[in-house]
Amino acid sequence: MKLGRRKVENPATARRILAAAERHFAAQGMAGARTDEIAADAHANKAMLYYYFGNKRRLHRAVLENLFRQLSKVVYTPPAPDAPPRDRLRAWVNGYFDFLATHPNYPRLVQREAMDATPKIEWIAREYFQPFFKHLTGLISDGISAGEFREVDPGQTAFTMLGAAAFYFASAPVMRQIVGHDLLAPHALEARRRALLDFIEHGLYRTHPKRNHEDSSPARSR
Amino acid sequence: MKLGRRKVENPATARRILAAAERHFAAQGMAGARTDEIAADAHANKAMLYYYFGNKRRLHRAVLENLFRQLSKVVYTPPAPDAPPRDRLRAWVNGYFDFLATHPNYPRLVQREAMDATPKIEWIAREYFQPFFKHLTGLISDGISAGEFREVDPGQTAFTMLGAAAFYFASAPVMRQIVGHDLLAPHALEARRRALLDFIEHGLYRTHPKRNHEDSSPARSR
DNA sequence: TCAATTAAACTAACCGGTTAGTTAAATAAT
DNA sequence: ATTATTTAACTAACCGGTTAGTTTAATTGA
Repeated sequence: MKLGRRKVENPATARRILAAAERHFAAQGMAGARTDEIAADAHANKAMLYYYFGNKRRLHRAVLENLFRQLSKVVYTPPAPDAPPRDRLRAWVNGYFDFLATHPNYPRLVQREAMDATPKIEWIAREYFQPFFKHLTGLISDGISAGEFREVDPGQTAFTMLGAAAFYFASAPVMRQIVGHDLLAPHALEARRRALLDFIEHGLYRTHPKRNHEDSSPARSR
Repeated sequence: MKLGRRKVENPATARRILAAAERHFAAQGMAGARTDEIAADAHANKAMLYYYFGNKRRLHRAVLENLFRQLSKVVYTPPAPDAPPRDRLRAWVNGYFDFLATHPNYPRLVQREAMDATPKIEWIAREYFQPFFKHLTGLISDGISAGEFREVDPGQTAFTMLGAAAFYFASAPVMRQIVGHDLLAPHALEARRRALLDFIEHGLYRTHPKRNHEDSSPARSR
C-alpha cells in the first residue's frame, strides 16, 4: 500500500520553519513579517513554507498553537493540589514566569493578537485566554474564600498580575536601551521574579508571613 | 465649503488624517495599516497624506509625537509638589490613568513600538520613555527615602505599575470577549482605577492609612 | 540483485494582485 | 495672478503565493 518514502511527521525543515516564523512574527507582527525572510532564516526554500503550512496565516496560527500547547502543559498542573491557596498561587506565578522566561517570544506574539481589533482571533480568546484567565481568577477566589487573601476583585487582580508579568517581557527589547542592561539575562530575571512575587504577596495576601529572603515555598519549579 | 486657507500648519484635513492614522496604526500596527484605508477614513485623498506628512513612516511618527506631547503635559506637572510622596504618587497614577482612559489608542501604539526589535525607534526610548520612566522611579524613590514606602526596587516597581496599567488598556479589545463587557466603559474604568490604586497602595506603602472607599486625595483629576 | 516505480522533499523561477508613493492638472483662496 | 489645497490617474516595487520541474530514497518485482 505505502509506496515510496514514508511520510515523516515532523521533519527538521518544518521545525526550522516554525522556529524562524516564531521569531519573525514576534519581532515584526503578522503583517510585518516577510515570508522570504522567514524562509531564509529557516534555511529553507520559500515554497516549503507553503508545502508544510499552507499559507502565511496558517503558519502564524501554527506558531501560536504550538506555544499555547506548551503553556497549557505547564500552567494547569498544580504541583501541590492540597497546598494552601497562598502557595498554590505562588507556584502558579512561578510556573507562568518560567514559561515566559524560557519562551520570550510568547508575550510579544500574544500581546500583538490581544491588541488586534480584528475578530479573526476569536478562537484564541475562547480556546486559550478564557480558560487561562478563569483558572487564575479561580486561584484568587480560593484564597479569598480561605481568608488568606484580601477581599479583592479576582478579575481586576488577575489583570494586574498578568500585566505586571507580561509587560516586563513584552517591553524587554526597548527597555534594554532605557535601563542599560538586558532584562532577559538570568540575574535580571531572578530579580524580576522576586520583585513580582513580593509585590503580589504584599498587595494581595492578608497576612504575609515573615519572609527571610530565601524562599521556603515547596512549589518553586526551578 | 472649506475655509481658513491662511495658515498652512494645521488645516482640518491634516488633523483628520492624523486622527484616522492613529486609529489604524493602533489597531493594525505600522506594517498592517493601509494608507488607502487611512485616507478613506479621513475623508481625504491619499495624496494629501503625502502632501502633509511626507511618507507613511513620518505619518506614524507624527501620530506618536502628537500623543507623547499630550502625555507629557499631563504627567510631569505635579498638582501638589509639596504633598507627601504617597499623595504625589497617587496623583501621578491618576493622571496617567486618565490619559490612558481618554486616549485608548496610545497604549496599543506604544506597546507595538516597545515590542519591535528594530532600532528604528531609538528616539522614542531616549526622548520619551527614558524621562517618563525616570520620573516614575524618582517618585518611588522619594517615597522610600521618606519612609512612606517599603524598601522596594524602584525600577521593578515601576515595571509592575506600568504593566498593570497598560496591559488592561492594551488588551481591552480581546478581553471584551472574555469578561463579557466593555473594559473601556465608564464604570469599568472606575473599577479598574480603584483596583489599581488599591493594589499599589497595599503592595507599596509601608503603612496604608485606613481607607474608607471614598477617595480623599487632593489630586483626583476627574 | 538491481533497475523500474512511486512518493516525499525540495528548488528556481515566475506571476499577479497589492500597496506605498508620484504626478499633472484642476480648484479654491487671497 | 499667484499660491495653497485637492483630486484622479498612474507607476514601480514589493510580496504572498504558485508552478514546473528536480532530487532523494523507499518499495516493488523480475
